[in-house]
Amino acid sequence: MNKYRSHNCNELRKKNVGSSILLSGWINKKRDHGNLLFLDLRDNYGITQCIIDKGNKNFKELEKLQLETVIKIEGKVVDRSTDTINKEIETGEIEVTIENFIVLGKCKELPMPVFSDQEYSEEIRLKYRYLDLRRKKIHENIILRSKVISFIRNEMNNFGFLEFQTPILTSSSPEGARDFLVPSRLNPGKFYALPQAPQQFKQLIMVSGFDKYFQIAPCFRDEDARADRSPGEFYQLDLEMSFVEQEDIFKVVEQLLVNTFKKFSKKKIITEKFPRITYRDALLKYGSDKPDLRNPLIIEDITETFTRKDVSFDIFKKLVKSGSNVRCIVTKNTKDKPRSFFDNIDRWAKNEGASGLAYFTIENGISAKGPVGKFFSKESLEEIMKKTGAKVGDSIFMACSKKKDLERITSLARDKIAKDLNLIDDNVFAFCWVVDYPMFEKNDQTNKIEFSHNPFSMPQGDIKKLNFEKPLDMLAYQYDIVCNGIELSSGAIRNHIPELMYKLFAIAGYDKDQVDEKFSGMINALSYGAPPHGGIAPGIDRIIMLLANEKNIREVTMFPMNQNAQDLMMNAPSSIDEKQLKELNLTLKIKK
RNA sequence: GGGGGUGUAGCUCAGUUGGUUAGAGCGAUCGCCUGUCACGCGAUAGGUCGAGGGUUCGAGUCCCUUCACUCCCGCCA
Repeated sequence: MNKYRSHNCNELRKKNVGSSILLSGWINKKRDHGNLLFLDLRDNYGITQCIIDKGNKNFKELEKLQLETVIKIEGKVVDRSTDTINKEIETGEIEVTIENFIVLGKCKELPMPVFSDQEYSEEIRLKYRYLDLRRKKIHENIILRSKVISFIRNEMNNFGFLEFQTPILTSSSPEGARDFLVPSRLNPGKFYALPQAPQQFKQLIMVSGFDKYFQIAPCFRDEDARADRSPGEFYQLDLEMSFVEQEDIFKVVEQLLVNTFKKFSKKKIITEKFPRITYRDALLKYGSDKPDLRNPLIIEDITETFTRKDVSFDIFKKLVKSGSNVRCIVTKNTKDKPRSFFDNIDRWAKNEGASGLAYFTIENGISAKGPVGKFFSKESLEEIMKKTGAKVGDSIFMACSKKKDLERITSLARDKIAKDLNLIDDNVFAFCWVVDYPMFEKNDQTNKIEFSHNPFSMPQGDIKKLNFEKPLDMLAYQYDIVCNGIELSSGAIRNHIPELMYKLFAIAGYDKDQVDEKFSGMINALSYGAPPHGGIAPGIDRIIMLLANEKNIREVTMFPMNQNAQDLMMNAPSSIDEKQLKELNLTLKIKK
């Protein structure tokens, strides 16, 4: 028999009554009655109530032990009388009378209580992460994470994918995020970069003829953190397939995600075949390329109406003349909402930096009630109703601005209004594909044309007939998955044709030599017989967040860094010895 | 780089209009308690009010600077 335990702390039941057992674990809680002591022993699996009274020679010593001390107990399983059964724990029908015990791991006074529902500052949680991780909620989140990853691995194997590792020390690439760099000792003055994603490697795996690849891949990007974005590192389910079209990727990923979300959450998936929304439509109808489809509100463009003579809303009309658009959100049957409901939203919009949201409610006989209602004729209202599907009793919120700004404010307003009207069902998952991303976009500041997403994406249409004169009209086989307004992954069918790649890079301002230099491995490989291929990379951390119903990525990450990319437990990053710097041929020049 | 929030005992927090000796719960220590499961009761210890400067007869409270944590913008396959 194992010298530490015969059972774990979630194992003993009525059928064990009478047997002598060994349990090991942490002292979760003591209830000391002076001559009788209840002690909850906890391990990864659960809690068992143990009991000792002053008749036992160990009583005094045990009574004094700190919570979170690790002990081993020798004892006997006994029945609990009906009125003392604890239905909250699975071992609640029995308890263990302690006959003997030893301390396996002493515990100092705790910097934070482990057994408590209190919330603690991130700082203390991260510094003592090993204590924090003992707590129920986060302990379960991390176990969930393990199970989800294991399930996904298994599914991918069943789908016929092969798992490969790709290098962690690789080369810096010019596109995308800031790289983490590692100085090379053997190559003075040169640096490795940690991969932002195994993008080029997975394509090279396809060129190597492996057909279907996946990896639970660590990705490193030196960018600032957000609640849903770890600084430094995160994980993707990276996958790539050869001889596929967009549809083939969609099929695999939809099946994988549906299986995973069904297995690990009780929430309903609204549409198991994910609806597809073009990038253009997403920006128009939702104001965002990551629409939350749980929210039924739709944004409509009603700019036309503001060119009518019988509309006298001059502020908007003037703006429209100078190139602004008007977009609106219709709320159904809100005629009886109090004035404060409307004013709140208007005030909120002004707070968000918009000029406010104009609104009116459509009344019987087709007239508009509200501060700006008088500016609209019956006919103009009928036009708006036809365009937006609004009915009598509905209200219309309008914003007028230049396109980018308008998308931003209408998107925020869509969220805000839905929240105020309680329209979002929190018990569902609403997935969608966002498709038809533009290949290029114009940088507002520099006025230069840049790749809008991945430079290795394949443009849509007949390759021979592509119009390189109008790059901004070019669409790519580039797609994102969005769930409940959270961007889960993005992927693309790749461009496997070197000549085409040179042309596209030329549009983004890279000449052939630059492409050859920066992407030598890739471009070379593609010229030795490359299969058409494509893939995608769902974010593991965000999938777990959705499944665990957490808003912060640190709640599903075992040892996260704080917002300033510091590990408070391990003291990383840290200074290094002069000797190490010397070996790496580095000198420090720190700005003050 | 910019904006918001927070910072008071080991932990979670309260602290009124600027006014006497800065409080509570949990935890710790000590004592009492044989059926609790957030056990109960009593006592004790524990404070650079994040730091620095200023205004004031007087600052936890007002002002300035600064630091830490966090949320957001920028940034981000």
